[in-house]
Amino acid sequence: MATMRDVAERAGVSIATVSFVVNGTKRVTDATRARVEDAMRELGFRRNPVGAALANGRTRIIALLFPTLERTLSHTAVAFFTSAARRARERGYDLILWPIGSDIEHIDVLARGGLVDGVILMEVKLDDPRVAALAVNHVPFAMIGRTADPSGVPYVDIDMATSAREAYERLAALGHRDIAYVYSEGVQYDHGADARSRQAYREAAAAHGRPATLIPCAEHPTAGRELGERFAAEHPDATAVILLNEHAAPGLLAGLAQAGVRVPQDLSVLSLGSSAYMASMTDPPLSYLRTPGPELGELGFDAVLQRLTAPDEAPMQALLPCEYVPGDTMAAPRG
Amino acid sequence: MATMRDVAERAGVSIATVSFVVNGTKRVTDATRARVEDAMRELGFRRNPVGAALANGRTRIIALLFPTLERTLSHTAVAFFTSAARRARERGYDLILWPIGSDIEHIDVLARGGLVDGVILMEVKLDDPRVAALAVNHVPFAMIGRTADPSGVPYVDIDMATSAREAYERLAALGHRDIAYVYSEGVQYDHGADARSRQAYREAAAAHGRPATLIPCAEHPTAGRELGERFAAEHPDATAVILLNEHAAPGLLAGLAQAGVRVPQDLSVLSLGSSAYMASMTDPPLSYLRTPGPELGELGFDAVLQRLTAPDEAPMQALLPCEYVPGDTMAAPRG
DNA sequence: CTGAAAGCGCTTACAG
DNA sequence: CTGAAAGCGCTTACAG
Repeated sequence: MATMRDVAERAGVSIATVSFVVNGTKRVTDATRARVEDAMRELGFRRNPVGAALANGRTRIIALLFPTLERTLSHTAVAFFTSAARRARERGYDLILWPIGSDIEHIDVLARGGLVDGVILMEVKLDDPRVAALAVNHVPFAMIGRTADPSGVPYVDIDMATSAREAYERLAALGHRDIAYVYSEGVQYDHGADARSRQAYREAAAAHGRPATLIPCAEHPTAGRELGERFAAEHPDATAVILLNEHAAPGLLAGLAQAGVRVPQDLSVLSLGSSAYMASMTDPPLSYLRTPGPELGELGFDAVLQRLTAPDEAPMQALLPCEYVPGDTMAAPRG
Repeated sequence: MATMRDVAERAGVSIATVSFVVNGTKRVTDATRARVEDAMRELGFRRNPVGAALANGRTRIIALLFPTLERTLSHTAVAFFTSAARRARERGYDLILWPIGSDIEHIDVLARGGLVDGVILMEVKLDDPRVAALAVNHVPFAMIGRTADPSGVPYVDIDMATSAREAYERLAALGHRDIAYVYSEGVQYDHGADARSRQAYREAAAAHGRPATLIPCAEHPTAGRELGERFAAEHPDATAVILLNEHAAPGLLAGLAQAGVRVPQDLSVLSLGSSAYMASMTDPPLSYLRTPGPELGELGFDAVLQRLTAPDEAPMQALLPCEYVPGDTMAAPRG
């Protein structure tokens, strides 16, 4: 483990000069640079990022916080991470996934200690204690999602209210009058996306003078299957379902088929916030409102990066729509 | 951002004493400890892990390397990570997911620089350059998976050869004679688990005096669906399929149904290396050989930890079997 | 039981 | 263009 001192000695220069060469941070004559580079190669030198971090307070590492231990990481959620990681790489940063939940103590040891330059929060709640903790400690961060009042805080989020309304209106336009809503059981009530779309569903139903039918379902295909099998018995009037639980989707359709409910002839299903991958997991393939996962991942990274490079600019605040992708699970209600 | 120096001043002690209190690393009188703890509380002190890491060479962070940018992170793969993270937490460590592939340069900057204490490799190839790079640099690591010759290197792996053989034998015992094998297209040919099970399939077929039928399929439900739809036409003799591509499974069954192939009456399907979650995504639910994901995640962490705490002990080398879980996709061949 | 001091591997004004 | 030196925030023998 050669250090800069070793390289400096071998090259006959000061360690400052080695640092300049390594980081390209100051002009160095070609001859000197060549000597230093030879020495580095001969010794197999690699800069120790911990030393660098302590000296200049930067690691070029951004952490994405996702509570994997509390919430299942869906394929769609993985897309956020992957696209953010790709963008980070393009910008010369590293993105890591840190599986911590709301353990604030833990969070700011990591973040404020300088191990990472910034943080991206996922699974943001309406009232999220992590936001205050990070802000107080001056840790640069951005949210993918947003709190109830995100003023002044950088975020990129899905416009769930609009999307939920769109889902309702699309089904209503086909002639559906009894539209139920299946959500993820076990998701905290104040989970941002969940709460907002539930609320929008309620309002849309009210606007149409219809009751709201909220049906919980665990985030697992087996739970979906069970729901599908008993659905017709429990909700005989419903002709359409808005689904905000992609883990349950394949099971739900299988269970419905099992119980003799034909999709879409007897029941339309519209998945709210899904991806091509998950939508094509079901039979028939789902009609869905596509989560702009890759876009949000990239923007999320850009949003933290902006905090680092241009802290005086107004924070990025972006709300992206879901895009409707037709599948084979929507039709007009029967006669 | 109060430092230890600040705390020491306020408490009227030396920073050494503060360090002893923070880390519980030396006996301190109750009175002194109380003064230090008060000062820490008043100043909102948190130990800076970068300073600590530079001084003692440890961060209590382990990185799991998974090439998310090159390979889709399946739900089953996420289970490895989650269980390793949970175990890490139990042991007072943090586990992070670092999405880097075979970029060796990158790897040892991170690992050897002391940012992390150790590394867990996933997606190990038969001849994997990362192994040599880490070994040369004395980075403690363990593999989940293994190279062609893993002697002396710590690993935990699935016994894919035995599992693939078991898959074949189970189908053969039901009376199947034409058993095809569907693998993940795009997975490098020397991916350990993939190569080993493919080879075992070939050998099992040969032992039964039957030809080997290897069918590639991309890791996506849509690819599975297309394969399902054309399967009967292209492989009219096959009465059973061993599947090592869980992304394609739901689509494959949907495509088969679409083409009028009944599972399991016309075709048996046995998924090799899957989880309850993925198996219940399909209709009907898959029969499968269960990947011991949670077990491997935990053991993988233990294997690196052992390198840190007992470097002189023989490295852990464990091979875990898959367990057969009956579903609804296996039956005797018709006629 | 507690403290003074060296050191971990870098970066970065400040001189020259 | 290059170097000497202070400093980033800790830990840890070594004394006392």
